[in-house]
Order: sequence, then C-alpha cells, then structure tokens
Amino acid sequence: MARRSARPDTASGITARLRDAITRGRLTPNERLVEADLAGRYGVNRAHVRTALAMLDQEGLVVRERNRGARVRAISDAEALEIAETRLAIEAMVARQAAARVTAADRKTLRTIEADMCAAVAGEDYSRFSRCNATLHGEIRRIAGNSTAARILDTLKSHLVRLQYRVILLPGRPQTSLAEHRAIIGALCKGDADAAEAAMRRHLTSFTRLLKHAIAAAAHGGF
Amino acid sequence: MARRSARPDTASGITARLRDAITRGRLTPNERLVEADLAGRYGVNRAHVRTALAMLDQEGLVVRERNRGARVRAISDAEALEIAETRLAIEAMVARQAAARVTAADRKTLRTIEADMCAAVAGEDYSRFSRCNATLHGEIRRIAGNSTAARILDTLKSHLVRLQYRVILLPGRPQTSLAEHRAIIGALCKGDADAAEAAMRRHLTSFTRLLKHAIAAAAHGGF
DNA sequence: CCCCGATAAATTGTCAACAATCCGGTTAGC
DNA sequence: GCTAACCGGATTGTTGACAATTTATCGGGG
Repeated sequence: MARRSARPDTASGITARLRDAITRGRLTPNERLVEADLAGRYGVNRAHVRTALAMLDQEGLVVRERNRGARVRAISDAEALEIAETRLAIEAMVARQAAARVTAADRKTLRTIEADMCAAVAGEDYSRFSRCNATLHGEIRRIAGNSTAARILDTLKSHLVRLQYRVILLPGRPQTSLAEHRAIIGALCKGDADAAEAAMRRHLTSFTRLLKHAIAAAAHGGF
Repeated sequence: MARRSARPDTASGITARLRDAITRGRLTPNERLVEADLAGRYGVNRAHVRTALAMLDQEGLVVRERNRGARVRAISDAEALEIAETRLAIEAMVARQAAARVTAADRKTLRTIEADMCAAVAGEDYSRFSRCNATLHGEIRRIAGNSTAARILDTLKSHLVRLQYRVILLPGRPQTSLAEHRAIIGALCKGDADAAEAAMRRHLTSFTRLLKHAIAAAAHGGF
C-alpha cells in the first residue's frame, strides 16, 4: 500500500501520508482539509500541502473548489459499485496475463500464500486473512507484469478499503472467499489463462454482489 | 478531449493546456519541461506550472526527478501494449454496461454516428473518421454511465492518441474498423450485452494486434 | 420574529525573492 | 595527458508576505 518512499517532509511524502490518512478513515468523507492546519499538523510548508491536495484531487480522493478549499471526497454507493465493477474487469485481465507468465518461483510463492490464507481462516484471524488477501492480489499483479493495470488497481483499491470490511465480516464469507482464492491460485499454477480469468471473475463478482447487498442493507437499516 | 473548462490562466487551465500539448505531440517525449520557460510561454506564474506538473505527474504524462525537473514521459513499446490491453478490458465492460442501459434516444444517436462514419469512410476522409471514432466511444461511455471507467479511459487514451495514427493509416484498416464499429452499434441497439462486449473485444483486439505489428515494424524498419 | 446588508475573520490564490542543488566546462595537480 | 577538485550558470526547492475571495458575525429595519 506504500507507494513512494520519499522523505516524509516533502511534497510526495505529504501526499502519501494524506492518502494514507484518508484511506484508513482518519480523515472522514466531506471533512474539510484546511491547508494551514495540515501544514502545521504534518510540519511542512503550506505549498507542500497545496501540491499534495492537487495530486490527490487528480487521484480522486479529494475534491477542490476554487476559493473554497479541499475536502475528502465522499464516494456514493453507486460510485462504489462502479469502482468494484471496473476493478473486476481489470483484475480479470491481470489474472489472465499472470497465468501466461507464471514461473516456478511464482508457483512456490503462490502456494505459500495459499497455506498462509488457510491458516488464517482456520485460526479465525480475519485481520491476517485480509493481509494475505492483499498480498495475493499484489503478487498476481506483480506476476502479470502490467504496471499500467497495477497502478490503476492501486488507485481503485484505495477507494474500496473502507468498504471491504463490511463484506469480509459477513458470516461464512471468509470460507467462501478462501475457496475462491484457492481456485485462482490453482488455475495460475497450472498456467491456465482461461481458468484463471474465470476464477478471478467469479471471486470478484461474488465480492461485488455482497458489497451491493451490504450497501442496500445499510441504506434500509438506516445507519 | 477537453476536460476542464477553467480560465486558461489558472492552475487547472495550464494543466489542461500542457496535457493537450503533450497528447498532440507539440511537446515531444523526453523533452525537458522547464518551469520558468513554460510560465513565460503560457503567461502564468511559476507556481501554477509547478502544480500543473505535479498533476500531470500523477496522471503519468510527465516524470519528475527531484532537483532535476520534469520531462514528458516517454512510453515504451511494452507500455503502449499494456495500455492498449488495459483499455480493452475496461472498454469491453463499458460496452456491456451500455447495452444494458441504452434508451431509444441513445439508439438514434448511435445510428446517426454510424451514418456519419460510413460517409467518412466512403469519402476517404480519415480525419473525420477519427473524430467519429472518438465520438462513438465517448457516446458509449456516456450511455454506460460508469464515470469511474470513463475517467480511466480518458487517461489511457491520452497516452494512445499519438500511436493510433499509425494504425488507422494502414491499408484497409478504415473498412475493417468500420465493420467492427457497426457490429458494436448493432449489438448496443439490440440491447444485447454479451454481443456488445464481444464486438467491442473483437474491435480492440484487432486494434491491439495492429498496434503490435506497427511497433514491431517500426523497431525493425529502424526509425 | 425574520430577513438583509455591512463588517470582520478565516481561508485560499498569487507572487517574488532567496536558498539549495545539479550540470557544464575549466583549471590545478600529478 | 589524464584525473579530480572546483567554480559559474541554470534550474528547481522553499519560504513568507500580500491580495482576493468566501464565510461567519452582528446590527438594523421591515
């Protein structure tokens, strides 16, 4: 999730820190981002905050209105689904590309992650499972070697992290998710591009469906 | 292609103008972007140029090295293919979504564009054909109503515009391309999601293949 | 009691000056 | 003749001050 390892007191450093604060929920949607405040809080110049906000605006995590300042962008329910669907399309392609390029070393890495995931689910350690999840998807992107897709997925995921906890905590979800992930890993290790893409598609379709339900439930349940 | 209609002498204005200059090839790959120069040329403050460069960096059109300045990012052949493939994945999904939402008015618009395209090819007006092409893809994105995907496609396309002329000028390409587009339009008007996705996939697969050949030819032909 | 205009505070937008850094050629030393 | 320290120009990085704009506050009239 760490994107650039720059000195924390520089422009790209403050960008990374702000991005982190937003994705982790320390800065809540629609919260105002006052340049002077942030500059003081993070101990940097206002100009740095300014360029950081410009970049995060370009990235879609922040909205800016002329002479009115910046605020954390609130993504609507509809938009969350858009993001999930777009992610599905890209990640399915990535899985296909990964299957075509997987090496013996990659297979070993994937199997290690698989074992780790199984252990996490068996031990009901959902935080660990979530980390494994991220590691696996990251590894698949690495194997695919499509840096363009990887960058886009990084951005999309930064919008979804807050929402995905609603899904992973649903009863029975970890077990289902584990099975889906194992299918992906199996297809990748066989180098079967069609199967890998299909498995990834099934996995993320299932995720998207649950996300949709979670959103609908929250809208009706009313909180 | 115009993204924001802001006053041309402001930060987002200069960003748009620089983006335009890069995608149109007025600023060539690896060309140095000296802040003071650009500020003078566009009649704005250096700070504006600075934030514009930061945003274009985030967008991937520009690379910046600390204390060394910015230059137009040169995309490698491999990266061009990555972009084309990623675009394919997203645009296929968009076509599917558009098919599910198309209205009577949309159908009419699509047929109008189709007629325009046919006329352009018949008259061998390839500039006009290229514009129709962009209009059609834009219209499909609008119908799909997936703003997330639309934004990503916008960015990806800004990297491809320089390359696509190599493909469209190949002998016989306009005719083939026209047929592919008509298949897409037909499927959309029927509201057939599977067919629309498949047609779009065929179209962009064909484009990607030709792009690959054009790249290989340029590499061997040697210029 | 509510609405409206004037004033003040807060915040962003703009700008120019200065400091730090890099890149070229140049010169001193071996 | 060659290497290495070194200087000067060019360019970016940083900072603070000031202008412009929006938002909140307050007082007076309807």
